[in-house]
Amino acid sequence: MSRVTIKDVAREAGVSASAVSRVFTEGGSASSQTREKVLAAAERLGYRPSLLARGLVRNRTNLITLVTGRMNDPFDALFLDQFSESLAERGTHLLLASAGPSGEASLLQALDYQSDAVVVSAGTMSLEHSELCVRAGLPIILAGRVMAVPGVDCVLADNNDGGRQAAELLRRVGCRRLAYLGRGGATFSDGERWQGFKSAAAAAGLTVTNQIIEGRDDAAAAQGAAALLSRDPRPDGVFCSNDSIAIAALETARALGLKVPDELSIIGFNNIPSAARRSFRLTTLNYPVKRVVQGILALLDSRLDDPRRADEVRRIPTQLVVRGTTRQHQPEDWQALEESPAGK
Amino acid sequence: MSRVTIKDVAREAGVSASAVSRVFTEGGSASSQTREKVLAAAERLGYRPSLLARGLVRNRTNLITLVTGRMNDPFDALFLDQFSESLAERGTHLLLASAGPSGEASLLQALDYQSDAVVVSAGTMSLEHSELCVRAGLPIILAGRVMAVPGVDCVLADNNDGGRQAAELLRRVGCRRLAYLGRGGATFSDGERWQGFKSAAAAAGLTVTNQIIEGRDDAAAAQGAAALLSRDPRPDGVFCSNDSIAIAALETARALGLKVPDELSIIGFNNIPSAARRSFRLTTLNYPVKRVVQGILALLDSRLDDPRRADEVRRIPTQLVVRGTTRQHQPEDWQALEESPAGK
DNA sequence: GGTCAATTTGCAAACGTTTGCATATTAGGC
DNA sequence: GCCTAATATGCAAACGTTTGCAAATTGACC
Repeated sequence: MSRVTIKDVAREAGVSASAVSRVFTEGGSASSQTREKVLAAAERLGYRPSLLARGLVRNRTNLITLVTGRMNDPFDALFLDQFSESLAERGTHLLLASAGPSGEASLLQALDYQSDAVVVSAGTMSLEHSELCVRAGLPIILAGRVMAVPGVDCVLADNNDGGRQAAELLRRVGCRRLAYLGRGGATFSDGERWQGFKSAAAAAGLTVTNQIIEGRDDAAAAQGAAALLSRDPRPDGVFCSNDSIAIAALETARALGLKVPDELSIIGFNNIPSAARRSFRLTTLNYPVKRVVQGILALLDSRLDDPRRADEVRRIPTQLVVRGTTRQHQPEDWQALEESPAGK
Repeated sequence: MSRVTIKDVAREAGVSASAVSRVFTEGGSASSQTREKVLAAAERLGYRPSLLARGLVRNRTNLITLVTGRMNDPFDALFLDQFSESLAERGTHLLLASAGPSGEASLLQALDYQSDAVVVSAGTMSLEHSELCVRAGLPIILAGRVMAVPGVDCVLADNNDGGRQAAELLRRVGCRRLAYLGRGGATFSDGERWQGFKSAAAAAGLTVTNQIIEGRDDAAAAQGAAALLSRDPRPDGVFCSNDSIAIAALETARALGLKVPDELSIIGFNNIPSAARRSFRLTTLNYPVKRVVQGILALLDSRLDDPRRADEVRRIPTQLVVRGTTRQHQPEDWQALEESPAGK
């Protein structure tokens, strides 16, 4: 009925509570004899140390709070999956704080449970709250965005270079009128991708326009795509803010009777699983989730090790994955991945 | 630097620690005067009660552990999203325990943190561990599966009826050779759907076969679909274990040059967002996530209220959503949803 | 103003751990 | 077998709360 505590084990094993504690903690010194007795007693009683009590006295809970958005994009699920698995491997646990309507609250809740760190992947985080966390000595890591507040580290895609790669590929396959289909900088990454794409296109002497999607669902994306494709002159190469949008664009193009990739090339971003589907075979930029997660964990460790170290921004490079939505025009040794598995 | 505690607030407000505590707990009695002083002091100092300490002394943490699988299906993300949001609304927090390679461990970790309850949506859970939880007085709720162990509640789709609805629709639109495409009972739901489908088909005097997919990824599903569609005689109506499989089947059928729905009707299960895509327009059974989550929370509350109440299995009915992968043959008043939003 | 009940308050003991310190044990080297 | 150093052990005080109990304050009513 009631929880079996360290004292129960101590009594059962005929030792003191401290002895039991030391057996159950990493560097604890205990003779092999007591260790044996204690472990046997614990086994017999089914003892498991209370992480609450432990967290209270050490100042370490082994909890990490993830503040995430509404998971509207498949990529979010990929990230969550990888993140939780990596945490499990190192024995850390994941406290999920969806930054929903009551978004602001979630960061604070991380404080209440004495999380060891907060990873914020949602778009929303007030400066005020982040400062509260930093002041409390709680490490913050931003995923997918940089924010110039002291004590905050960031991990995100090399969006500029991704945009450049996209523009470059479109140029190589003969597109001349480029367009970007995104949410008008509504997201940090969105803005960067557009910038990188635009600069590279301009540098190559190509025309480039920006079509802004109003709204965040599929229908909105399709509508934006339709607006873009009915322009005159019509673009012949479009780079989309992410794969979901790219797929919507692809579907819209087909519905309009446009041949992809002959009349229109499309490039996405993220390389979500659906992008590889037979029906789409979307050319896209692979954003390696695993490396993102590794980056986050590395920053985390180094921050816990030395809380006052300099802030760091880590950029994860993306790789072009050429599939069926871009023309197959590339001569010689244009290097790119084909069909790399999404997770790698 | 160091955490601001209840004592700091007490000193600042000129009252005892108990007074502060009572101000910050639900039914605490405190004069409006002290309440005011305490709140002011807390505000000034930036005090937030430690949920660890609180959890330790009450036996309630406001944490719920969700043991989930690898999130390989989009439906999992939908569920997680809805679940975390609903929890947030009621002020409960979500501890995520991915049942990965070290799957077994995750249930126990829920115990270690003194979760108030465990919701298991992963396929894997040993009887042994579940008994451990029940013995510890930790409520367990199974999502998507029933298991006859005392003290465990279950919420899942009315799979039998879903299978029946699918068979019924296929019959109505004139299909005669039915098939089920699933994972051969690898999942509890999978087994039930097949049973419901088979019985209904048999009752209607239709032939029905079961094609088993070996493996859990998209490629495996496509391969299974290919095997099914190359049978002789070829089925003209197939009900799939879930939407992901159904989409794979649809793509395979198209690749084989089959006209859908003219030569082949396809029905999925879950009504994931992609099912509504232009490229697929999949007829499917809507599985209302929101109601699932509500069911779980209801069972949870009643269990916390009375730990010894009788176990309950709650079935969530599914609704047919007719789109483009079934023939449009239905006469008169065949009632069904068209294009209902996935979440509802 | 006095009496009684209702409300508010503080004290101290829990909750289940870890850990510094002092003491007891062991092992090692002659 | 003795001395020293290393290692094991137990005691008690933390960690930040809540809560039963008793004392103190308040308010209502006559």
